[in-house]
Amino acid sequence: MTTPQPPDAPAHTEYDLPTATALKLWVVLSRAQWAVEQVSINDIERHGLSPTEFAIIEVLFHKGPLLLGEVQRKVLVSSGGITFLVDKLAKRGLVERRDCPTDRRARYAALTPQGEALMREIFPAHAAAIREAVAALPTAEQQALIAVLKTLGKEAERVAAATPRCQKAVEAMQDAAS
Amino acid sequence: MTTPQPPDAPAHTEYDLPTATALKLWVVLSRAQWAVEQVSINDIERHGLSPTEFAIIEVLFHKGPLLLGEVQRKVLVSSGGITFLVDKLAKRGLVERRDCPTDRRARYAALTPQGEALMREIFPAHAAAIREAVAALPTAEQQALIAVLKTLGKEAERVAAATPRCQKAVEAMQDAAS
DNA sequence: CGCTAATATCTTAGAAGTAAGATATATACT
DNA sequence: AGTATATATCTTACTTCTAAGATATTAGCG
Repeated sequence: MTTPQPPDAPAHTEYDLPTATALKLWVVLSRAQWAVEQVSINDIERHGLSPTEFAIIEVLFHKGPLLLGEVQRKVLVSSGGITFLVDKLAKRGLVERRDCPTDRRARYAALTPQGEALMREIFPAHAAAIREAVAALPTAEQQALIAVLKTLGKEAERVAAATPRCQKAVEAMQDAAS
Repeated sequence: MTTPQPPDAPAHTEYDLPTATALKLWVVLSRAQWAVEQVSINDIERHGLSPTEFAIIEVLFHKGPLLLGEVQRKVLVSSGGITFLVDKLAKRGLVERRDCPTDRRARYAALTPQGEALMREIFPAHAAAIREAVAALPTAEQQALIAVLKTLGKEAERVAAATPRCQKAVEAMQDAAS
């Protein structure tokens, strides 16, 4: 009954134009983001920092002290992640926690003088690396792209938020097996 | 000597236009990619699959059986990661390994009939979710965006490849601290 | 005031992925 | 054939991050 499985059998699935375009856009968007991220990582890891650690000290560098929850939302990481990462940066002496005078639950993350000094030293080269990574487009086209991606991202965030995180479940599917 | 640290002190860093634009583009690109990814994840995890697991079965669904190394390059994961993920998918009965007749080092990953059936069942809804996520732009604009992002990504990949992964090192920086 | 709910961070267990090297096979050159 | 090198996958130990819930505090309401 089982046909003898030809060595490779792609042959499915053609999609209508809007669907095919959307799928392709998703792939290309991911690839482009990934490629720029590699450039960013290459620069960052020279300093022994992970991308997320760098994101934290960068946001503190540019915005000043922030509540941990604010940092969390900026760098898109879980609450446990923020605790872990700020701990690590604190051990290196780059970041410190400060109590919030008006809310004793809350705490600020802030760069130490060493953290400030480090960012002043390494950020210009980092910015140059990013500039080089996106240099395929002249600045004017980059600005146009920014506008388009903002539109895209905003709507996608709306759609994502509208779909409340479904219950993990459906382990029912985990039978097959071994 | 130390100025008494005003509660928040952003006040740095203005950059020239090309640099500021490149940095902003990097942020907006990441956010847009992230937002679409959330939509994708929301759909995928209803089926108890992680995004990477889904990426694997999707590529096998659309391309047919592939060598593990080929899958690895498509889904951008380490060799250890592929082994781990294909193991998990095999335990669920969605994917199987097949020996390569011409090279006994190599092995194929291929969808099982169950894996095929699952993808036929769930992929259309997934494609619809992606289409909705990027629906802020009409199809024609999406096609234009695809072209621009391809240009961007290609150059960024070139830049990334040109910067050979620097030695991790520079732990020299890990003194400060505790 | 006392109760309930919301908020902000931290803790814990474990999932998901990486890097480095081990193993096995293939390829090229002498 | 024999040796060195390259390739393809797998193993191991570890890093990074998440989810769920614990703890502490604040805020709203009767």
